Amino acid sequence: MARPKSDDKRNAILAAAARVIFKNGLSASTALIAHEAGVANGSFFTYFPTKIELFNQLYIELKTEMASADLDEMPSGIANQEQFYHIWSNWMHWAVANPEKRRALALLGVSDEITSETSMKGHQVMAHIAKLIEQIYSKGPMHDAEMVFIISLMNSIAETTMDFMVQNPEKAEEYCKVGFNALWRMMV
Amino acid sequence: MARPKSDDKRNAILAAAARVIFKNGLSASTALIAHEAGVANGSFFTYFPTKIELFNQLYIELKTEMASADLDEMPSGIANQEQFYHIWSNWMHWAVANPEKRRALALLGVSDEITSETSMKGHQVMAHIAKLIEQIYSKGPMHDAEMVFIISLMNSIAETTMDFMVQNPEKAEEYCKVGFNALWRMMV
Amino acid sequence: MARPKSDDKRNAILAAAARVIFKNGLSASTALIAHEAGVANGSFFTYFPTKIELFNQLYIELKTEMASADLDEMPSGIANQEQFYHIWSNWMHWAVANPEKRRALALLGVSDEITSETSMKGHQVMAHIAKLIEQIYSKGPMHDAEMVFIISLMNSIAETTMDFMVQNPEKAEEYCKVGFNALWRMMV
Amino acid sequence: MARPKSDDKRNAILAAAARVIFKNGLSASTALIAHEAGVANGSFFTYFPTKIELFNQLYIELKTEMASADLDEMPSGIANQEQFYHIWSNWMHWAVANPEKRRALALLGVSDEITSETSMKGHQVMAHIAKLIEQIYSKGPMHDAEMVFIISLMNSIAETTMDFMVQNPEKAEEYCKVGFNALWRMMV
DNA sequence: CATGAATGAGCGTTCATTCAT
DNA sequence: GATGAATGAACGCTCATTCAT
Repeated sequence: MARPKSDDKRNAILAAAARVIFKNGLSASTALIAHEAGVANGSFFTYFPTKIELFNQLYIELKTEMASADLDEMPSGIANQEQFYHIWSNWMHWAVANPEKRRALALLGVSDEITSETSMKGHQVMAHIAKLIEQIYSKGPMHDAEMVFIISLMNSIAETTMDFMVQNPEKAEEYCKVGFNALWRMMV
Repeated sequence: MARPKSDDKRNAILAAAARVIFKNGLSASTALIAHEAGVANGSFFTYFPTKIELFNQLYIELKTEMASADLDEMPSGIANQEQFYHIWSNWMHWAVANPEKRRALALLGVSDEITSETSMKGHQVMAHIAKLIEQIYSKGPMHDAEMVFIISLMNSIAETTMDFMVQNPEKAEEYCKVGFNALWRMMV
Repeated sequence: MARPKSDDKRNAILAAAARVIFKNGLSASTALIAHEAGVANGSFFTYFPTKIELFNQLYIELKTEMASADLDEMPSGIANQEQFYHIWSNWMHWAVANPEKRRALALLGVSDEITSETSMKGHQVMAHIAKLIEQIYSKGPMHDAEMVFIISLMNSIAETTMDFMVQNPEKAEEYCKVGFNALWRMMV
Repeated sequence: MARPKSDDKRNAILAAAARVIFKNGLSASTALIAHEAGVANGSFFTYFPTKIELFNQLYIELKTEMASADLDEMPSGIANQEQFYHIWSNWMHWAVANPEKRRALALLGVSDEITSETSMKGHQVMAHIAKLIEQIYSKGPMHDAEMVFIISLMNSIAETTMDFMVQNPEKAEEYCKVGFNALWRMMV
């Protein structure tokens, strides 16, 4: 095969998209994304058949990256609360360290161009967190509520916490803890 | 001229905008909004200098309406928790009764075309709730946290709760209560 | 109504289209047509919702013009053959005098972007000729053949005759007559 | 290199082009033609320097094929009229048997991408018919007209007849005869 | 030579905004 | 003030052609 499709280029486009979406929102043009990625206008469509496809793939990519960042250096043999805090902290710090990715993810999450299939894949990569949450809340006051609802509440608290951490980095650690405690109190 | 002749027309455009945004998202064209409002294409710009201005004014309008719905039939002489639940319930039910307005508000809220000034005005109209919240949380475990952070957490929980109520109307009451209890546990 | 849609502009676009199609074929861009018509890019779409619509309307316009040219200075009380020759001659000379329109018409005629509805309208404007033809061939050797087939044969002979007249103007009259006689012999 | 290695591939591309043009018109993309031919995108240009060149070569190829089909099973020692009808009939039936090729040929014939040189070559392959025609018409009423004009008239009648035969196969024989008789009457 | 990714000009159409009526 | 035609920049996407592998 002559000149195989390059993963580097695909990744460059995805990364460029996150950066450009950060600055311009989802209305960022494909031409701008291509330019930012250092490829020609038309090459965008060698890697993604439509702009919407790019959005969906980017969503999954970012969600996956975020989810895997959660597990970094996970210690074993610790209590649920500590385990969960470790994950939470990783999650929050990934967002602070990657503000463009986080904003892109947030915008994509509410966009109506993300298909339900993509949404579902997005949930799947958070399965390990979901498991943990289940153990935690099932013994607490919300044990009758639906799992999805709980997860969504957690997500919204997480998003808000991230926003404050990003906006005010020197208080980041404080927000991180306060957000976590709020969430914990909510569940147990 | 701070407010052109016909308030009727201005309101018609605002209402039309909410409806059209509900269906088509923020990319709805000014022409479509004008048409839906029953006015001419160009009249849009008699009432709003730019599309972005419309967005900002609509945001405030909707936020104000939502905030004032909270106080409906507020009984006096009741405990904080009951008072707060009354407000919460009004708030949630306004969303369920006005799904287009709620969706428009949600889309505008995350859009980057809402200025920070508008955002701040949006917070101000919730001042009465803020007061109440302050009394509640200041004695609880979050008493050291910043007020804005608490309010934002509350907002995000509220948004999530609304979404579930709108999507699944026959379980609306349940979500309403579960959401409230979660919030309450978080704060006290 | 403020600034009514101008027939002049519509006609300018149609005329420009014929000219540009003459030079560039049906792949002529809407931008070029608009430019040639002296209007802005986007104004094209004020007058024609799509390029295909323009094609269809232009087809009818040209066909109608051609058909009405046929009847110019039609003498009365003359024999069928003379009457028919008069029409034929008008037809041929309209083509010679309007080479761009004729070429545009020819290209549109074989394009698959002309709807069957448009085609039918195109036939209707030639109804007076059809009538005459019917009288002529119904007594001759082709009386059993279908009318549409006869008309199509006539058209194809006409097109060929025109082509030669346009290409070689000083022999135009000769081609005109030879073509007519060929057609006449075919039918009677 | 006048003819690159594989004639098979060249022919596959030509055949694919006819098929694809039949379905999509002359705007069919080179990529689609290549795909239909079972070769790679870029290989198209190993065999044809430009799309226009392909069009011209395809035109000649098809015209030649059609012309040679005319002589199939030509009986000897028969009268001019019978001989000519035999050719005519072969010609018409080739079109009915090869509708894609016929349509492609028709589209190419009116396209402005066929050079005059190609057109001339196209005429040359019909030389044997031309010879026959000459004998026929030179004694009839059109003896003064130019040969090319006669040939073109014949062609246009042939095209029309084919179209009706293709469109309405169960009446094909009838059209074939009526068309022939019309042509014959025209010439003798 | 075969392959298919890379390129960038070009297309039809949309739309916020302006302006003649 | 109200109207809706006029404007032209911009967009997502296609495609003939080139070129690295």
